[in-house]
Amino acid sequence: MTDQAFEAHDHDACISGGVASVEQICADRGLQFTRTRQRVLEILLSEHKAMGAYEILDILRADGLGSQPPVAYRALEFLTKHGFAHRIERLNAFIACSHLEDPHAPVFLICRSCDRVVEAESDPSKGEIGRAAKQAGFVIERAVREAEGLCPGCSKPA
Amino acid sequence: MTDQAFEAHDHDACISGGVASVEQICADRGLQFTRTRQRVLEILLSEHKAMGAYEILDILRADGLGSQPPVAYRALEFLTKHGFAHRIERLNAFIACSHLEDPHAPVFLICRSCDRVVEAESDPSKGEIGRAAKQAGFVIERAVREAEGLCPGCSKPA
DNA sequence: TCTTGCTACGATATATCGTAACGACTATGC
DNA sequence: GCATAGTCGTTACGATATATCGTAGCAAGA
Repeated sequence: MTDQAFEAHDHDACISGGVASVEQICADRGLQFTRTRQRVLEILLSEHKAMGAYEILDILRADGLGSQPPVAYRALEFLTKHGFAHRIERLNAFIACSHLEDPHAPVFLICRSCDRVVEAESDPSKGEIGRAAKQAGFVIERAVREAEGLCPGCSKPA
Repeated sequence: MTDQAFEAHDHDACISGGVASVEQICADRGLQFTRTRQRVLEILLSEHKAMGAYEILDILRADGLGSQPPVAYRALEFLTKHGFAHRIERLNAFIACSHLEDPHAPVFLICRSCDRVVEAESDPSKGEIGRAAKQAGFVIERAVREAEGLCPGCSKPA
């Protein structure tokens, strides 16, 4: 259910695999995976933490790919709209998706100590939010579920 | 489990009752329920929707209670820290608590049409977030659970 | 009385996050 | 080719949030 970002793993594969998968999906769906969009995805994939739009923009600027906020926000909008990245509301920041396979309803675990973020999956229509909504006659269109705390590594005594 | 904000109710009682309850709790706990803090709570209670800090600040300014951002943010920090109000991450905005009774883990239902927000309750250690966290060995300190969609009134055909 | 510590308040300045609007370029389908 | 959708680059601005410094009031204790 969760991926392994809190544990050791082949991180280069995260990046190359992620980019290749998205490239393929875009080709299948007739989406334009432009240079800027690809670069933003790479930037997001380069860390298992959420990055602010301006932090991303700084890197784009260094790469000569655009230096004004709308450049970053447009690429992020594309990526989030198509499920290749997610916005972390709690942090006003973005992270690459780690469950590209299917339409999904992510749950995020945010470590306040090392800043790493893990994406887990589960159906929001079940569970507490769904129950609360049903009781109130509320139709859910989007659910934000983000937990903040300590990851296994950071909660261990030093 | 949910309160009645999506339905008709005696709204004056929401305000006066809310202020009185918080006043009592502050007295019990030795907290200073100052004029600005009380006014901000009243402002939040005056609507069942989330309000931005600057919207609140505009009202404070009109009341002669302070006109600079920190005035509003400090009052909001007090109210949220002690559980008298909550921050809605999805909206970068704040709402009065409607479950003052006990320590709690709120779930919010946000109507994108009429902007009303309802606070429901449930234990985050159970359910999907808790399950995901347990599986990852993650220690939850705070959980954000916000659903966006349509309330009963707004989802009915016109 | 004087000092100390604490909490709250006021004000300035700045950091951070996000979008509206416009004109130019480019990919794609006809 | 040509029309049109989509994309890009830039300017300007709006919205949200915090850092920092200084002050006022109050209570405890020397």
